Amino acid sequence: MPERTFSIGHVSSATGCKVETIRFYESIGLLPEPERTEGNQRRYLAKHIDRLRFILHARELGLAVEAIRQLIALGENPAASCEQADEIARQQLQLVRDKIARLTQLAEELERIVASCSGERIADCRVMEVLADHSHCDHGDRRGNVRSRA
Amino acid sequence: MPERTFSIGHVSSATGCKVETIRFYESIGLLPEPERTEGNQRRYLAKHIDRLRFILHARELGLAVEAIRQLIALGENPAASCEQADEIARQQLQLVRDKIARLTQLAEELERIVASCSGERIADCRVMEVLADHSHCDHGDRRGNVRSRA
DNA sequence: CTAATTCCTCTAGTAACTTCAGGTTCAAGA
DNA sequence: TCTTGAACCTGAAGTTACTAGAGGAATTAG
Repeated sequence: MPERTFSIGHVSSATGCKVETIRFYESIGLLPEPERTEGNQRRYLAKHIDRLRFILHARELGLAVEAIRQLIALGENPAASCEQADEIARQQLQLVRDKIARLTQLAEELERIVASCSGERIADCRVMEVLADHSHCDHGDRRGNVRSRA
Repeated sequence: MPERTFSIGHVSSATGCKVETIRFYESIGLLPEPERTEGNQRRYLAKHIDRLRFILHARELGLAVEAIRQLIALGENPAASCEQADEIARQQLQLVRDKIARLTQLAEELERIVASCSGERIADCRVMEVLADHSHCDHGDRRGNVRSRA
């Protein structure tokens, strides 16, 4: 008997992933191309839904698409070493920890800025003053670019 | 006597901001258009460098370009209320705190994943298993989209 | 059978830049 | 003064991970 199939809309509501995003994941090769109906509409199998859930969860954990791609490649090869998958997770963990450390510093600096507001007019406002001069900061690292985003 | 001027390269090395980024900030209206030489090259004044430093510092703090634009508009009007600038800083602080909270959860989950690795082959690897199934998580929130990025 | 819903492709837009191609100007040394 | 080579110019396209919209075709409920 033929396996049960699902429309893209069904997959969407089953996973909480938008229809457009499902098509997008297919377009960048994270999801395999499903069969189509005679009228050219996608019909998914249960395995596609599993794969999509994997992707969504990994994204939620902050893994980049590229990392997920590697993980999927590993998964396709059940005899592959587990170490590589573990390594990817470890790298992510490090990235997340770094972000937390950075954001914690930023929060502290913003707290100081907010606390220092006392003036009435902009001209007396410490917020503007502190923003205008990096040297007011504790951590005086003057890095090259500003890519230090959260 | 005419004020001292600086080439874009000079401004770049004085601030640590890439030349292209300086031009980009001008194109989106964060930096005013400087005078030009006869040969069409930009010549900046000290005030431009101050403005750029303000922008860079605010970006480092995680402020969106739009927020910086508002701050600059406030700054152009020295009689404006300080409260608005303070409010922008407060909003940023809240955003940063939210991000930290979210990332802390992610870090915990990744720690569990990494700690659970024991298999030798992918087929036995807990990393893949846990990634594949969201229900392994403590916080079982199954949100609609995956925009929960750092 | 028809109308409403869902689906299709393709293009463009988002943030905040970076990179590239192809050409021009400037400044310093010979 | 001339000549290089570094620095500069513009405009377009690339980056990440999607989202949104146009315009049209397929499916499905009644």
